[in-house]
Amino acid sequence: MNGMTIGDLAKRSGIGVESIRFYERRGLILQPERPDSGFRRYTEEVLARLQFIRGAKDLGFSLKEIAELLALRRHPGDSCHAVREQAETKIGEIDVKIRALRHMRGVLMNLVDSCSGRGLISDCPILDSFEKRAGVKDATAHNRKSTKTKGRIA
Amino acid sequence: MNGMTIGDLAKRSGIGVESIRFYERRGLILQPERPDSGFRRYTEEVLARLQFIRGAKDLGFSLKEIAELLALRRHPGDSCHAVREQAETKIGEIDVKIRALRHMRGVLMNLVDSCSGRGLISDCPILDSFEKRAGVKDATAHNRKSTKTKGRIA
DNA sequence: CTTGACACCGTACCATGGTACGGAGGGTAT
DNA sequence: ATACCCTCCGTACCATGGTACGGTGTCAAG
Repeated sequence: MNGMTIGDLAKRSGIGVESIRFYERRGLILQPERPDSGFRRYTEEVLARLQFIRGAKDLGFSLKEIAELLALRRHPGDSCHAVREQAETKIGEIDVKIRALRHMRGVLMNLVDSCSGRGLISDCPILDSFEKRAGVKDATAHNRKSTKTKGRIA
Repeated sequence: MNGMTIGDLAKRSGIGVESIRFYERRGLILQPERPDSGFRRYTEEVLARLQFIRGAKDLGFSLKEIAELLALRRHPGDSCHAVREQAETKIGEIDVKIRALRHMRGVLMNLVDSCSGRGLISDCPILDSFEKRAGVKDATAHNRKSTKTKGRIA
């Protein structure tokens, strides 16, 4: 009567029943009430939570990170301070990701621009640019013996 | 004499020996020559390739995708067309990721702005905003029985 | 010519994020 | 009341992306 079954929740959230129980085991969603026969009964809040989880997951957060985010609201009466710090940390992480993606995007755009789609692969700058980009951080640039770069690309 | 050993390559690329051999098994780097005693000998190209792999991996490409990207240049004399399409597809994927991350970032910024760091969690808008955002795509919004949203958040 | 560092290989193991399976029981519609 | 579907649970299995182990072989310096 009150609340959805796990199946309903699965349908409405677009997340599989097994995954929902998996999230429960992982502590991402709390243990629901089980009135009658031991069947889980969910409220709308859980649906929202699942949608949040899905969104965060799409954004590249691991389940562990999502659990941490969710855990932040479990201290009512506590100061917002921790939440805020966590959020700021996450913003930093997001910025790093965005920068990296923008860089990659730029590299790919250059590629597309310079590659008409009609040239030969041998003229295609894709790999050069990738390697140049990657080459930015050459971990330990010592030890550079005169191993002369032979022209074999295979 | 000519080329690096796998250990040198590992040091210079910042990628573990085991991982390099793993990539070899996965076809991300080609089988190197093994002159003397069966020891792998690498050229600078392979170093560049590893750096490319690492860069792409950091940007969220799976090894499979990286292999596909790398495979594109294995058809010299072929048209650039496939490379270009692949690149365009990747750009689209990257755009989606960036947009989602920007959205998440905005949500977190709002949170940080509105949460002074001194309030109570119960007043903290973090979860509200998260759930609102997530609520955008309610997979199958049918079947909405009058399950009335009780105020329990815990 | 010994010794120590490195390389070889196969296999096993790890975490993450699920998905599938099987057998038992509950819930509901006809 | 008898299907038939849903739920339960534990366990096993999967792919990905590695990391570790152990026994053996090789190379190069002292």
